[in-house]
Amino acid sequence: MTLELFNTLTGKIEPLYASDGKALRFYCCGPTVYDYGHIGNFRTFLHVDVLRRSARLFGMKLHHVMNITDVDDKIIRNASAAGQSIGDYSAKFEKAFFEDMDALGVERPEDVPRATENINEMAALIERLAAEDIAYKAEDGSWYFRIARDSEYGKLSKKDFEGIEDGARVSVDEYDKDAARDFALWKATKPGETSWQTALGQGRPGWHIECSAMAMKYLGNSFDLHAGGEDLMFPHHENEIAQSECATHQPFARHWFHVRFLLVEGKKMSKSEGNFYTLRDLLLKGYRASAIRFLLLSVPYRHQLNFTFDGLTESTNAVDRLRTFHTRVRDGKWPERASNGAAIAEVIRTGEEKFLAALGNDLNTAEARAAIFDVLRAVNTAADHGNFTSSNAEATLALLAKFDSIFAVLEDRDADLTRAALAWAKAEGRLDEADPQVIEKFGEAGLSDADIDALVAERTQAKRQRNFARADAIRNDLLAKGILLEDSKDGVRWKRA
RNA sequence: GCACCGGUGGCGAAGUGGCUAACGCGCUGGUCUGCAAAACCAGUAUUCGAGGGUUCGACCCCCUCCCGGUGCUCCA
Repeated sequence: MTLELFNTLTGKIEPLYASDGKALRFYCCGPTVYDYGHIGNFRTFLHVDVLRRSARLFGMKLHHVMNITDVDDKIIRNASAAGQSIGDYSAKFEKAFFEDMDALGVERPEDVPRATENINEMAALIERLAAEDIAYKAEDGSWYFRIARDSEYGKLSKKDFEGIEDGARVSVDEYDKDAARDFALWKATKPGETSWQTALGQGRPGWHIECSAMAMKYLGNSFDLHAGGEDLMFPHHENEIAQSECATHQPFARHWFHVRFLLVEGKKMSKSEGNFYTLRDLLLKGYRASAIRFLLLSVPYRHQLNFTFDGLTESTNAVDRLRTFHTRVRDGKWPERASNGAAIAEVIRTGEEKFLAALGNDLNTAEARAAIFDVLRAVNTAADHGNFTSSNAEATLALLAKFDSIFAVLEDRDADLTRAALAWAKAEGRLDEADPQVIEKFGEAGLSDADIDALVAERTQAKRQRNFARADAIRNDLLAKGILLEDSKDGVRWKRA
C-alpha cells in the first residue's frame, strides 16, 4: 500500500517516498513566536502531524525539520512594548507553543532550529546569490532578491506576473528596490533594534531566507517535501524556491504540501470578527484538547473546515464513544472460541484495509475515521451477541493502536490538560477568562479522583442495601459536578463529562 | 475586478458515470437496567444549490445562474 499526496507544485496526486532511500526528509514552516498559537495555526501543524505519523505507518523513517522564527517585526514590536529583550520574549511564546503542541498530541520534529541561531547560514546563502548578482544591496544597506533573474518565478503558486507592472501597486522608491516585487533577503536595522554583524553588513535576516537556509542546512539542497499553511504558498514558499534554486542550481523541495485555512462559525477567523481562539481560550471554556484535535482532523486537509462549538461538542461525544469502546475491548473477558468469531475477524481485517487505503489516498482522514467506526459497530454487536473471541479482541486492539498512531485521542489526558490551562491562567492573572464551571470542576476546589472514588464506593454500598434514593442522590450530585457514572458487570466506571 | 474552492439528511461530512448515497453527532421507538448511563436493534435524504445539455444511464462530465468561502498584501 502506498501513501499518495497532492503536490501543489505539479497539481497532481503523487506517491510520497524518501528519495535517498533512507528517511523522508521534510520541512515545515514553523511558528513566529510572538503570541499564543490559535486554532488556525494548529490545524496546519495537526495535519502535518498526521502526514508524519502516516508516513511512519506506511513504513518510512522520518527526518522532519521545523523552524522557529524568533526574530521578526512583530516580535521586535511586542518585545519592546513589553519591555523585554526579544530573546526573553520569544522564549516565552516558544515554550507556550510546544506546551500547546503537546496538549494536542503533535509530535516533535526531529530538528527544531531557531532563526537567530542560524544567522551565518543565511548570510552565506545571500552571499552566494550576491556573487551572481541575483542579490543586490540597496542604499539603506538592505539586500533584495532580483526576481527578474529567476525565469521560473511563480511556478508554485502559478501566478502570472506578466500583467503586473513594476511599481503599479507599491511605491518602489519607498523601499529602495530595483523592482517592486523584489523581496528582502536582509534588512538593515534601525538603531536600537537587535541586529547581527555579517559580511552583508549590520542587520537582520528577512523572513523567507530563514527557511531556505535552515531547510538546506538540515536536509540538503534537495529534499522530499515542504509543508505549510495555504497562505504561505505565495509569497513565502515561492520566494524560498527562488532563493534556494538560484543559489544551488538544484531543485529545492520535490513535493509541496499545503493545508487549507479553517473558518470559525462560517467566517475567517480574525480578532476583529471576535471569532479568534487560541487553544488556551478553548481549554478555559471547558472544551477538551482531544476533541479539538479530533475536530481539526475530521475534515481532510485540502478542504476548508468550519470550526464551530457544535462541532466541538460532536467531537467530544465521538471521542468518548471511541474511548468507551477501546476500554470495553481491552478490559472485557472474551472467550477463546465463539460460533461466529471468523466473521468478525474478517470485518476487522477489511476495516484495517479501508483505514490504510483512506490515509494512503491523500490523507483522507474523514474516510479513515469512518472505517474505524464501521469496525466499532460490528465489534460491539458481535460482543453483545457472544460472537467475539479473545483473538478477535487482540486484532481489534491492534487496529485501534494503528488508528491511534494517527489520531492519538484514545489516551485520556484531558482533565490534566485542562488543569494545566487553569494553572497557567492563574499564573498569568487571567483566571477571569475561564468558565466558572471549569474552575469549579477542575480547579483546586474541584473533586479529586480519590474524592470521586470514595463517593462511588459509598453509592455502591447504598445500592447493595437497596437504598436507591441515596445512590441516585450521589449519582446526581456527581453529574452536577460533571462526573458521569456508568454501571457495568465489572463495576462502576466514571468519567468527567 | 481576476483566479481558485465548495454547496450532499436536523447538523458535520465522505463518495462514485450504473449495485440499498459511507461515517459521525443529534433525534424517535425498542432491548438491557431498581432507575439511569454505556451498548445493541429499528427508524430518521426516492435524493445530492437551481436550470439546461452530453449519455442507454449523472449527485458525479459540460454550460449558465444563484449562494457561501478563499487568494491576489503581514497571516497557519
